[in-house]
Amino acid sequence: MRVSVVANPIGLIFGETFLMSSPENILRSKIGQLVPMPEEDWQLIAPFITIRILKKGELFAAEGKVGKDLGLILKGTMRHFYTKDGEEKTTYFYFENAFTGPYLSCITGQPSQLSFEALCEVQIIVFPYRKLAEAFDRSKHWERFGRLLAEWALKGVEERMAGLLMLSPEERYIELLNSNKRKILERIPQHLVANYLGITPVSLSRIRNRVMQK
Amino acid sequence: MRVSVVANPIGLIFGETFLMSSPENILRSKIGQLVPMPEEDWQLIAPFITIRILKKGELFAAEGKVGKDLGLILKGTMRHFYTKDGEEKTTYFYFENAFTGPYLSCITGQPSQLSFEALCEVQIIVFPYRKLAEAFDRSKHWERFGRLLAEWALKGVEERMAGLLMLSPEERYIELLNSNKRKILERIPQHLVANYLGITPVSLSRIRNRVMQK
DNA sequence: TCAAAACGATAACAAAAGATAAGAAATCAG
DNA sequence: CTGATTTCTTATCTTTTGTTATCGTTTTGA
Repeated sequence: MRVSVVANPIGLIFGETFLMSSPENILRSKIGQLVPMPEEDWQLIAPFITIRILKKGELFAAEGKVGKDLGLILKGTMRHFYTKDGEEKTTYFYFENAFTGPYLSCITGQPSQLSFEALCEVQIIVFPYRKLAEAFDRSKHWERFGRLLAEWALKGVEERMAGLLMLSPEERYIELLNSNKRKILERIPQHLVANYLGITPVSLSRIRNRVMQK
Repeated sequence: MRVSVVANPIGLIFGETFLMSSPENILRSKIGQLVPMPEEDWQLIAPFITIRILKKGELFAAEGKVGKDLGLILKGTMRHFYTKDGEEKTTYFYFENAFTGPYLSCITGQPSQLSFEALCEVQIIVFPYRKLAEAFDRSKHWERFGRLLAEWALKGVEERMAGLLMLSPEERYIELLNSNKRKILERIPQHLVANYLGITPVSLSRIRNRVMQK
């Protein structure tokens, strides 16, 4: 891995100079947050990393296809959605610095029930799951990364599900307001937020009204 | 591992003789379904396995405590529940042959928000998560088991959540009727099923009525 | 065995959510 | 700038759910 010291828009904040954050370094650093990753192991994935630019509305992965690639979002916002009775149901959003893609489909090898769509122009680091799976076999560090990633995802989904089972729609909205996911409310069209909360857009509008008056 | 050929209540079904299914073998075979586990690796956990009998109503793990043990149910049914406003909210059931226990708390090291309770007399194979975590460090097979376990759990929770977001309470009840989780309806008190579906017992009673008439 | 507790069905009412339609406000494309 | 589209609110009506309470029945435990 080449490491160069340059000024970049991020590095120059407050006049400091950082190690250059190339896409490769960003991904590596993100992964390094979970597990140490020696150079040799890193090279199992590094050669297969690419950068993709998605236009607004473009799909990163589509329903019915077996997942191939995962990604780390550098810039922009994405959503995933199910299709039911011809209607799209958005159940998750992805922001900068988040892993995204048809993880479950990659794991199971079954066609994805989810589609992944860019909500604006999105810049994303892409790597093939197949190579990750190979790395699981060849490197205990990658195997551990795989475990921690799954555990981390599990933790998130469990928390979300507890909210759906224990809280009313209004309570869920209030909790969203008070959470660090508040940015969902700021950047995302309301009918998608409604889907996320498991209610209709009209109902969300009413809830907002009720909550506002308190 | 000692393997003895004996007649046992399970082994004698249809007059055949199986390898004895000692608790240890049952656990090993269950784990072997996910990942091959050589004897040497197996011995990282085997010495720490115990059997526990839980009386009806007894807790296997309690809210507020950091998770220590996980288990595999040999016989009986368990539930896990949150406590909210002094009310218990049951959100999952465990049957024979299922892993159970405060998995998330074990992973995170945070106090569990969940309690695990025996719904009848329960026979359960218990092993300390601490030893499993040590095995992660020492054995790639165990590390892989950890990954697959987390992925498997993730898959289950994701499917459940999709149902909560996409289906109405009535649809969820009908889906439960038509699923292989139907046994939930047969063995479990109705107010707990209602919790599981994210509705009140009264509402479930009405839904049953509506659905019955169709 | 017997009293207490748990469980389930049902009724009545209030509160909330879904469906639909109409219209205001913001955004976007040409 | 303007017309079209998207987004959000509001209103009405219907359906569903929540809440509370009552009443048998079953289960439990002493």
